[in-house]
Amino acid sequence: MSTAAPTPRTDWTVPEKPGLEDLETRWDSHWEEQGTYRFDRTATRDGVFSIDTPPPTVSGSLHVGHVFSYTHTDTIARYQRMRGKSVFYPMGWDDNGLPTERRVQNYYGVQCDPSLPYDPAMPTPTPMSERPKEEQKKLPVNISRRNFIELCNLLTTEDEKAFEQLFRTLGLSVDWSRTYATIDDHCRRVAQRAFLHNLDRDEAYQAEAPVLWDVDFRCAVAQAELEDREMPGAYHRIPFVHTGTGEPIFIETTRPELIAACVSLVAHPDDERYQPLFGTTVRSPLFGVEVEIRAHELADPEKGSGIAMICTFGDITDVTWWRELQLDTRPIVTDNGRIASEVPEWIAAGGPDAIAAYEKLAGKTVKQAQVLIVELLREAGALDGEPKPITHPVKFYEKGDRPLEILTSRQWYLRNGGRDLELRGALLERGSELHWHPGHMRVRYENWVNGLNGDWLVSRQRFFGVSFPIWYPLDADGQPMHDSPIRAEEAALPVDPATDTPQGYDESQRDQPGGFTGDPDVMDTWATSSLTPQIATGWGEDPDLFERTFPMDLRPQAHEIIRTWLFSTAVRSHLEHDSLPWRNAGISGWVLDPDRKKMSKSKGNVVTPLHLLEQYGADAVRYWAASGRPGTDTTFDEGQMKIGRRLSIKLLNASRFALGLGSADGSAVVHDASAVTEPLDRAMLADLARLVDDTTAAFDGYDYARALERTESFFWQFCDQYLELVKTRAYGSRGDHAAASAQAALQLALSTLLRLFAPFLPFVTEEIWSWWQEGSVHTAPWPDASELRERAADGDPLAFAMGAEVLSAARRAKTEAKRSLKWPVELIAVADTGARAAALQSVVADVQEAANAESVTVDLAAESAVTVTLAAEPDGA
RNA sequence: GGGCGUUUGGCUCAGUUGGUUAGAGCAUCUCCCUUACAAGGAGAGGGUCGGGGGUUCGAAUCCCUCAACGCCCA
Repeated sequence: MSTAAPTPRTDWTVPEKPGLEDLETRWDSHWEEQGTYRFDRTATRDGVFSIDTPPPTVSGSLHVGHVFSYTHTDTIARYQRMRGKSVFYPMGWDDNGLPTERRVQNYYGVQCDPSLPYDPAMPTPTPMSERPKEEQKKLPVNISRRNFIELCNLLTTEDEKAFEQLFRTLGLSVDWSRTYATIDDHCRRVAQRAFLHNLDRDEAYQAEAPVLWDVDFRCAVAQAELEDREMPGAYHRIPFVHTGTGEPIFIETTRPELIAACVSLVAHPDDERYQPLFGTTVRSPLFGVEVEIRAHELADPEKGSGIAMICTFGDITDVTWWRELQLDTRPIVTDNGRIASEVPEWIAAGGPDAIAAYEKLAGKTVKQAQVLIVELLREAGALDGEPKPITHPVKFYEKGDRPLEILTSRQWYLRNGGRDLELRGALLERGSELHWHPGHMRVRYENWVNGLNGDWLVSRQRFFGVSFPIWYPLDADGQPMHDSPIRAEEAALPVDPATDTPQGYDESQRDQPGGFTGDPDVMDTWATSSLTPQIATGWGEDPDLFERTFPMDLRPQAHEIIRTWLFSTAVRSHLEHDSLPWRNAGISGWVLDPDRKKMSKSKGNVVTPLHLLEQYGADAVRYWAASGRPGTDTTFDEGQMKIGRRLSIKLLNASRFALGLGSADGSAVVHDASAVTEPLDRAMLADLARLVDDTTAAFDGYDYARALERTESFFWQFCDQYLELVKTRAYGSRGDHAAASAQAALQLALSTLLRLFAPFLPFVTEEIWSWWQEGSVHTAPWPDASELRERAADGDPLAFAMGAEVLSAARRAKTEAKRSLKWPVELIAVADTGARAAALQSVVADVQEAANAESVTVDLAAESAVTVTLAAEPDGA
């Protein structure tokens, strides 16, 4: 592929009144017709640049945060395309998960019941909003999982159209023929296939273990989905009675309602107060259950009385103690967040009083139980003083409203290095193989991997999502045999074990003793999202495409999901392909509101982008976005959009000038680049060559913002200084030869600048390009500095700088004298050092004309000085 | 409590390996309707680079320390 500047047409015309109106619609449909951004799949891997686009969540609407980060990616995509790469730039939609599930439930008044069979003839329900009032009060209709997913597809398709339209208006150079949705069959097939491979390699396993449980969602929650929230609580000082001495041992707890679940007391091994008691026992108040006093380093002598009650389970430290001290399991909280209604055996053993006390708590929520038990303790004289209010961090599911409980249950896990130092080391190594932009983001990855304390919990007790492609045989009592799961055939994927029948069985055997039952859980949404590279590149389904695009070149994403999305994707690829999923990670910052707070739906400070695109135009909005440094949080600033718009208008006008020169009738005069003979023109081109070097290096380092800043800064110099200096000569004041030099340089410079701006301002650059060039600027070659240097020949950037400096001095003199800029100058006397004086001398004729000066003298001196003498009166005044 | 990042004129930001009077744009003020551009142009004023200490001939730029803010994790 040639990298020389494309040859202009010879029949160009320049619009009389160029404008920015309607560019988006016009060029978007043109690009679509021309297939400008189609992936060329004849390209081999080294000629491809592939992008693992983040699939936005399809619920609600896009906001400026999307516009911001997706623009960053697009500038890189456009740069790589101009560098001759076949850019693989698909778009995904994340319509998997709770938000979609809830929307479909409310919109259609339905509820998923996975036990129901699929009804292929089910009519689409009338949306709730279109139903009569009295009908809206009816209970939701239960439908099968497959029918439910079909409704999800139906509803999200509409949202996806709106998203695509907005992204098109923004000018993303996505190949819109390549989209995927995370609930579609393809994605579910990939997720299930990857899971089966993990299972075959023993990377996926099930275990009965304590899990953090959201009692409202009735669902297990993974480490990555946790957050701490500061919550009010109170320390309750409660005596346990020592079985030997009869003395009270005071513990302090924030969760007195769990006394019935107490399995031990614990103190620090070095704590002299309690050392004599280790190995002896106490009885719990109210229930009289005998528990042992144990020693463990995690007990904090400074906290409360220094001795703590271990329950199964009150918090995650209890889990550690329970595991390391091999304690009994005595759960009393059930999956709905209430105290179990049946009296547990260890309580029943305590006699009628214990049973009576427990029965008062049974069936209550933990919150109600706490109030009750405080009363009971007080009545029994087992509460020392009043509870002391404190504020402490409590674990929540990030989308949940009530504190998490800890329950034991059977779940699927995926190995991620959380319990395996060797795997952890390998994943850390992957992190250092990856090129991070900016580099310091790697540390977040490393911190996360080093802080893992368990494998990845991937099963969720939800209805909607990708099912595990697994059934279990039932024994003669109808109990599932979890140790011998029946895996689905790969060719049959995707499957829904709730309605599909495993091979070797008949549907009539479902849930019958000796028959089979489907795994009831679905996968964590990250289990699908972590496979976006495999989904996009056709892993396992289109080996030819996979070969050309994987591992991908770039994963663009935001920094707060390094621990989730980026890490989990690295895990899946490491396990499946023994490689990184991509070579580069481009991490975008956030958009902050003017108070420097992150824009988020929950804060209500979100700005939607549609009106911005209408008001300022896509190029201007992109200009603002591309000004945000990689990885840096950026303040939302409409002022930047105004500047972007001004820049676009300036481009139109400067182009109109440059291309309108040289002929009276407006038709084109194409100059051979060898026509560039004047020192000023050569100096400008030499300067431009440096700019091309700079911006190319910046883009190669994924620093689009730097590339934009450099280009913009050059462009304003170009307009304010160069155009003014050559204007009269370009019109022909010093003959055809000198004019041709200017015109040729202007054409080459404009061609170069349009291509440098194209990744940022795709619409206005394409518009101008279409005036005088063949094809699209977006598939034109990226500018070549060596070509410019060749044309610049002996050009010295200093000559351009000197010309600009002296012209500025003349302008300053006129402005300070309150004269117009065309006011004549009698004399400009310049004194300067050797090299600077010589550089100026070479362009002195251009300076003289631009300043409208009678004469310009250049003398050698040790110090620079410019003296401007204005004419007394303008000619003809 | 740990990690990462940020702190430059009224506002939003540049400042690449330490080096000439710290740069833009917006805003402010002054001037100019000059045939690419009045949704424009030319110019001016305004900061000593969060505080303190150190290294150096020389630091916004390197080191130490403190502070504020943001994010992530305990």
